Amino acid sequence: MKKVFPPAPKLSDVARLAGVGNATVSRVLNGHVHVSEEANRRVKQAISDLGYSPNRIARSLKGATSGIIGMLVPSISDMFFSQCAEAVEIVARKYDSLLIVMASHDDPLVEFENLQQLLLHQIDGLILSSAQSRNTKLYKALRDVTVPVVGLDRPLQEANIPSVISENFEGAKAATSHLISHGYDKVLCIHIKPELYPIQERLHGYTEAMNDAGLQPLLYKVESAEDAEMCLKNHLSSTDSRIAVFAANNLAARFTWEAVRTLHLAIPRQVAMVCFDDFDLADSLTPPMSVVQQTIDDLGRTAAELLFHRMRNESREAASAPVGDPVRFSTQLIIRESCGCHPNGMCKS
Amino acid sequence: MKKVFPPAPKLSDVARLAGVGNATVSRVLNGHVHVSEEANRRVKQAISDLGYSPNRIARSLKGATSGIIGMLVPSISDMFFSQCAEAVEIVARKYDSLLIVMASHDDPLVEFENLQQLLLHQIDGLILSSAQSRNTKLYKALRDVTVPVVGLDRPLQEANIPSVISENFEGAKAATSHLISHGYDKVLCIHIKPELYPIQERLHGYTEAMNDAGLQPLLYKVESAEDAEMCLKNHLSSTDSRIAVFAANNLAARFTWEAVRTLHLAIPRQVAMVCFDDFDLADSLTPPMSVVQQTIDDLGRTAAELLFHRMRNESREAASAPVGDPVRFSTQLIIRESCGCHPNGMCKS
DNA sequence: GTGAAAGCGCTAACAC
DNA sequence: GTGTTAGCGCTTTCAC
Repeated sequence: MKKVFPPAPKLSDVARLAGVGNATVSRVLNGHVHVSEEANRRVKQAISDLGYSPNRIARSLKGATSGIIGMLVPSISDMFFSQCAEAVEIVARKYDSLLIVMASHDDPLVEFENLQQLLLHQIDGLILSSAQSRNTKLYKALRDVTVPVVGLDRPLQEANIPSVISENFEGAKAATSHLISHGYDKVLCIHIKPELYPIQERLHGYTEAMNDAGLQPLLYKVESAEDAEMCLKNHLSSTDSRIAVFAANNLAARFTWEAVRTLHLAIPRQVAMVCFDDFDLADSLTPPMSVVQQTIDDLGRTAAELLFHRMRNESREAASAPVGDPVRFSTQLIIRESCGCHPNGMCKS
Repeated sequence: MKKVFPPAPKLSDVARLAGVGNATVSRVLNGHVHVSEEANRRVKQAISDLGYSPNRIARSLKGATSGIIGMLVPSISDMFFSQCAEAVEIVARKYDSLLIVMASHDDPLVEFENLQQLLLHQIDGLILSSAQSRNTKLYKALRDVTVPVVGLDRPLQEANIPSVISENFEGAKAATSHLISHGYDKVLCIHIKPELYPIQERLHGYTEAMNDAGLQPLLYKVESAEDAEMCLKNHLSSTDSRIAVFAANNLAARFTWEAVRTLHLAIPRQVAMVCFDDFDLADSLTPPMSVVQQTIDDLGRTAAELLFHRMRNESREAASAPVGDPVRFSTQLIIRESCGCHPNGMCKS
């Protein structure tokens, strides 16, 4: 006893009910060409009577748009990207589009395959946070992509695509300078994955701040809390047992935090720290963590708006026209207590 | 000087190059019917020569599968759901499917529209965490859905769909009992959104544990840290200044945590607590938070596997066949220190 | 301004 | 086994 579902009404049903031809229905649907008042009214009536909505699959087969945009990111569950995705989805919704998010899990091959998949599904546009800063295979594939692409957070350096990013350099520099202003002469930069564009920028920002202050940059790449522990231990064994740490991202901050606890060190008395990227419980820690905050929603939203803008104007632009500089969003240094500032927000520098 | 892209090779190109008919190519592509060795070989050769891959859009127009599954959740950026989505995406990938995730932002209307959208795109299946425990409009729409649907975390109570959930009841009961075993006679349950199925279950579990111990359940719905503060203040003003709190989810825990800090209370000395759902920095707090942990990946993965299983067997089952009980995953009580246990893992009860 | 008709790339009868 | 053919639901010339 299988249930039988009435087939969804199709365009021709609407045409018949409205007493017009298929083409006319299609015209009022897409609204580009001029249709007579009368026909327009009757078609709209028929559409609402039947509860008709166009089958997007059929529409896209004919070479029109699929109503789907793609988003290629390293990870879906990462807070940064899921927040971006949420912002992108809201914009997509506004433009009657659906969003397919795919995660590469930092595997260039997976990333490449995902791109192929999205292309086969005729996506209208793509937002890309590549797992790789340089991925030849991906570059080549990207050259054959006929739909607009917008880079997010991690611009592909040589691909000719517009992108939107945070001011990683400036944010890191400000954080480092803040730490320096507290009188530290040892400010470590603990980081992971220095091959990623945003991290690179932060390292540069840190380095410039140190150089400007006439201080020696102290860069440490870590991969675990143990690494961070080593790093802290080495620097605290000297006579000056008071150092500062700029953690270039959340994970580095977590490793540092764990190392500090393991070594029974006091924040900020012995180790002052600021980390890049705000996180949920930053101000519930003991002490609350000072951070560089990105406006993640803005990044996602802007990337999406830019993409839809390009999708609209696609035909009018040469696909290979040079794109401008990336859209940049400034970051904000949120002073809490881990940097050595007082709870009341005053800075003891 | 617009770049011209060579059109992607189509099925008929493959057929011509292989010297066979379209149908034969289609046959080897879908592999169901028997094709001669020779033809099979030549088609495969032609496919790889041309770098051909089938246009999924055209395929789905013909009523076959679209190669896309949908996922309807309240929020994309919520850690629980983004982690589920990641697990689902991995399974989808395994079955050569794409995943479209849509967020309702807790708006029933948005949820309904999202469902329509997904349906128009001919999704092959749907994973659903409804924003609503009872949503008549959604129910009705769901009855007309011809593709398999699997509920996740929040089963639709009256819709006849299989689902996978956590043992919220048991987890909450275990956490509450643990708190009781520490000798507290006042164990509050601080919660938000009691209308959601998982929260309901947790409240029931809490209540049963209290009843079993001959204690009075003390349920408090909060919407802010201030609410939680009020709640704590009221119970601490009595002579017994030692209470326990079971926070029914992360947000309730956060409110409670903030309230505790505002009131300058000590955890666990004055307020012992356990919260439902683990979170990133739970063990970096001071003191580390004891939690009930769900196996989120398992939930997502299993829901997806169940969905694909049903998609495979779709034709062989009556769409209206009664579905079995939900698949349930057990939770684990992670003892840290906020409940009053000692750092070494020993329980002082 | 509007309808008839030709496909978009693929699948699935249906003949052979 | 395999080729031929008729659509899937829509957009879009092209005549009228």
